[in-house]
Amino acid sequence: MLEFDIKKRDGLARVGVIHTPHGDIKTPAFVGAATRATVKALTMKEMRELGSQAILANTYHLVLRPGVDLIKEAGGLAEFSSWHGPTFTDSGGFQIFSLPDVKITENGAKFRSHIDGSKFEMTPESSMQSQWAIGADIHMAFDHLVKSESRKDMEKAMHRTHAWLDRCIAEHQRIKESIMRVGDGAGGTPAARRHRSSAVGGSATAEPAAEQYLYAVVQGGIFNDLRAESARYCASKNVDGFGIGGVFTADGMAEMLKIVNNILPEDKPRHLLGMGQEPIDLFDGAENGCDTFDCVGPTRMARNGSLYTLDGRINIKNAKYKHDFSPLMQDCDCECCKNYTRAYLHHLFKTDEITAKVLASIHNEHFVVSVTDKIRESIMDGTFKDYKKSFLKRYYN
RNA sequence: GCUGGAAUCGUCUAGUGGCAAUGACAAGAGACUGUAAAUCUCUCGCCUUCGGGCUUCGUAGGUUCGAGUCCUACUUCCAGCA
Repeated sequence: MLEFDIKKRDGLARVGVIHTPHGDIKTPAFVGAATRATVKALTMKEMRELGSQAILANTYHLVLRPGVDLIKEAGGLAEFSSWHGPTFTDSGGFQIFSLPDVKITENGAKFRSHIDGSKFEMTPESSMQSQWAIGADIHMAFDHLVKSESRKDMEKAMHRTHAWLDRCIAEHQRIKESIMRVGDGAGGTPAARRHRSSAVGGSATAEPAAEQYLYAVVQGGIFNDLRAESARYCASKNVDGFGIGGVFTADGMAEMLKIVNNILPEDKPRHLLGMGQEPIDLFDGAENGCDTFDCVGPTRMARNGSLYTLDGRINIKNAKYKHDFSPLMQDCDCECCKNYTRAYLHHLFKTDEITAKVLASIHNEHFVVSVTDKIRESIMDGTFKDYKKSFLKRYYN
């Protein structure tokens, strides 16, 4: 069972530590979205330096390229990417919902690769197998998302997600036992051992490959009674933690999380899937019992020139920043803000320099990571409510 | 000086009788939440009660119902010849 220590509680909010084979995650924590085993525009060194504690990669993308066997051969996601810290994988379920030609059956999802059109099928079992091959510390159950706001569709998808969860758990257990039986539990491939022994920080100990953990995913969309039903179902299962999925807007999110997290067992970590582009998501999420977050928003916005400041997001490409020689954000200790001006960033974006995206990504990722860090500290010292109020007031004017 | 050719939005460009005028870039702004995103959308002569109105294609005339498109002259630029 995944170890999760809770250090402090404040209502549903809590401060804790998730102990993964690749190191600890102090929660609440923002997890970097490393879809294709890289956080776009950033090196893992930069990710460490900006304070990131963990990354989340995507099974769908890694299955297509480079193939999960290659990642296994490299010694797993952390070693392959040179991250060497805690890792998550998303199941691939989210892509099912976003691809155009997808056939969902009870067995799984049939789809075509967005790269070359070749046919693929992903099932709860194959997603588990792929995630084990990728070797992240924490896996997500293969779930079914629907775009539709129809209750009937949502209910159907939720029940399918639950059925798939049972199969995920069974397959997860089967793989785990088979690894332990073969005695491969102490090291993985030679490449993996080699990397681990030379790894710097946190993860140098040889972690048993059999230590990989599974989160169930709560669905139910905008229907809070379905959310409650889904939470009860997931809570009844022998899993290591929970993902809360299918959230697409902050509207009603806090209330939904309150319902869900009051049902989920307190002693297991909860990951809010895909939310965190807006600072309020992090505050509402943490306040209502979520421990980790991941979101592509911060890095995507960074690449598109939309940058966080304590006074809200700004578009650095706007003409008004051409002569602005102040730092992007006062009181920010990221590499970007410590060394460069808005005018310089504006210039880099206008000339489409790669460095524009690098510096912007460093800042935006650091921003959400450090806001989440401060949320953790404020829960710890009992000042969360004040911090939330003053932050949001300033950020959203 | 002669002979050809060319002048269209900030730039390059389409356009050979029905045109406020094509495309690209530049410029201005917006979107982005488990990343098919280094992406996508909008604006880009002036005014507008968003129906439309007005003024435009080097300059000045002309032909025509109608001219960026045809004719004449001029101006400037390019190429070749002196």
